[in-house]
Amino acid sequence: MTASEILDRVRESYPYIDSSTVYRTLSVLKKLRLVSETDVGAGEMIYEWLRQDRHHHLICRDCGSLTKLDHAYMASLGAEILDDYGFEADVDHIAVFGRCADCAPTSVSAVDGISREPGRDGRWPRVKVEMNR
Amino acid sequence: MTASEILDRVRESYPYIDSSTVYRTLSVLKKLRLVSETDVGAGEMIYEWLRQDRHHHLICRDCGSLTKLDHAYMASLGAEILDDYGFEADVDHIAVFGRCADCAPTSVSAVDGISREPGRDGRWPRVKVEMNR
DNA sequence: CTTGCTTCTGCAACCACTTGCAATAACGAT
DNA sequence: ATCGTTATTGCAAGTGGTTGCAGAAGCAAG
Repeated sequence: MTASEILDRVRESYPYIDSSTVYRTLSVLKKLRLVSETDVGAGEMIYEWLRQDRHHHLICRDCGSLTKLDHAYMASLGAEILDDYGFEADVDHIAVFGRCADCAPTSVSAVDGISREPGRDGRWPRVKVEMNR
Repeated sequence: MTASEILDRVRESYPYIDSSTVYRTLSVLKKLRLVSETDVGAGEMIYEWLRQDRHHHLICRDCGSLTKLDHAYMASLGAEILDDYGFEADVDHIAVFGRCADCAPTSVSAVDGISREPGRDGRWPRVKVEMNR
């Protein structure tokens, strides 16, 4: 859940609680690795209790779809990094951005929806990049 | 470099440029995957031109040390995800947080610096968690 | 209970970044 | 050049999150 959702819930019992107290408490819980903080690109961070069944998310940058990613992928990445670097990676809950199977490009000439060659008339089509997010 | 560093540099030539223009331009460059945006936990995001020699960073949560991680690790993770999920992961520049070899715990009974059993006197030692960051 | 110390909290200010809006600039077609 | 459309910009306000500070609360020792 988001910090504002947590604040709403806490205020049901403690109406005068300040948002900074919630953020400070969350930062302690993060540090103790009892909760994970994940940026899913929604503006607000997502906080989650770290249970045994760890998982991650694949988020499509085109359609926004969210797919669960098995922890095994991250666990083996973490194991490799530990072997080679002696670095103990905290891979608790990761959001991997990219493009899902449904949104994958079908034509090589239009990767990203941007042509790699000029049109029949010899001119380059105008490129449109959405500004938001 | 950070957005504010970019703003400073741009203002040498265009003194009236607004920070929102810089952020908007960066968001387009991100979307076109010409620059990467990485959170290294320093308050500000780090922006980098995406060159051929891609790399990632291991950041120690205890001492803050920064180690370069070869792109091969992320590339093979991305390949696995593509095979199994059909999901094309954008692994351009990732910051992996964790604990470096130097800061790794030496005693099993004091992982995270927090005792897992009470002291000789039967009491639990007080746990101190730094609030900052 | 009182004292002294530490921790926690609310408040207000602040920071990095985003967004809505109106004015301007750029562009294509005529 | 001029018109109409689209894109870009600066400004100001807003959002999510952090921080400094001073007062309040908690707690152990006397």
